[in-house]
Amino acid sequence: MDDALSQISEAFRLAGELTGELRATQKGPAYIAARCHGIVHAYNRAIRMLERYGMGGVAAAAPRRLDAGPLDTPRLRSTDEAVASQFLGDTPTHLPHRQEPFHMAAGVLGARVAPPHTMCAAAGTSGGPMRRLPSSRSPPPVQPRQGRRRRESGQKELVLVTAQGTGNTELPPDDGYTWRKYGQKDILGSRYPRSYYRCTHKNYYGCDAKKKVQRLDKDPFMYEVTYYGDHSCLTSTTPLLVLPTTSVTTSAASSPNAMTGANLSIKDLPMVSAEQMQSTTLSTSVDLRISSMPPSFQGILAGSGTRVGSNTNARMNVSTITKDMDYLTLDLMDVMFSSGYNMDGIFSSYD
DNA sequence: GATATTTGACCTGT
DNA sequence: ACAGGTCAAATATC
Repeated sequence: MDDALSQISEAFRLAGELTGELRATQKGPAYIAARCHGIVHAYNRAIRMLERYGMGGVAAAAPRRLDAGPLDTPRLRSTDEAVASQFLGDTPTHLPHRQEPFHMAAGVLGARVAPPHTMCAAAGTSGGPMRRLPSSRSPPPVQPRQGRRRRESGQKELVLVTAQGTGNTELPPDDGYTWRKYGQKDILGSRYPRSYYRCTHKNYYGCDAKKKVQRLDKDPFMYEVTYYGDHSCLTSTTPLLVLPTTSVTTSAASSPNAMTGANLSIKDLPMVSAEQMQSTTLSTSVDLRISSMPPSFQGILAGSGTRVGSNTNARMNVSTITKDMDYLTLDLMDVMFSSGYNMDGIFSSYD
């Protein structure tokens, strides 16, 4: 197990290195692509190791909260899609439906690596505990408060997120951003209360991103997270790591930031069901500025099934990479060698 | 002191 | 009137 975690740490380290290099120097797209590929390679090695250990190991590896109850036994869970169907019921609208069970983007061109102090940040996990003594609060203000407006029905994105793999499903899912909880309500017909969060950086950057988290009655291992607004506190729209989700975009123009994660610590890695591990290739999503690459690279990526749109950012679903990984690797290396690119040091830490 | 959560009260849309 | 979203005082932790 340690070797798998070591691989994950290695991937994190490489991603951090790459981010630093991107800031410091102008690296060519070939170099960046190779580095990205190396990071993906490290993740895939970890994934293979984890597959050998079985999924119980993932949960076992994660630290438990000290106040957590008895460790939950690993359980098989329905796929995200099944849960989503359950959640959506017979909703006739077939909204965009993602099938990305273990969605990672690492070492991304233009991605940000969160500062160390935020690497373990999780919604609702920081700050103090909690039970409040009988209130002796002052009487309510006489003057009615102004400016309290219900959220406009604008852009939002609905995401189903698995509970964190800590053996304690009461931990809200960590999506990489730092959130401050500002409310909780018991919702009619729901067994679990709904929590309301806003971006921690609201005061500093005027970031208006919000989310509400609702634990599902039918599957307490799942949370329905609804995001509102974009994170203006982060300049990048590119995720570094994203939790396994089944996402339902509820507006025509979904927020590019809404479900992205900028950081993730190993302890926050979610528990992924054995079904997910076995029935699907663990999928890594890598955003690449493909249009900035030489035509030869674009051709390779397009040939690998990568969608290359008009946008400068195209998402590469690495379930495709996994299938064609060796070919893609060879093609990329071939182009790089052919172009006279110096490969020294790029794959030095890999097989 | 800064920053976090808790939670009752308040506000708003239906 | 009701349900849901937000505010903000109280309180806890670092």
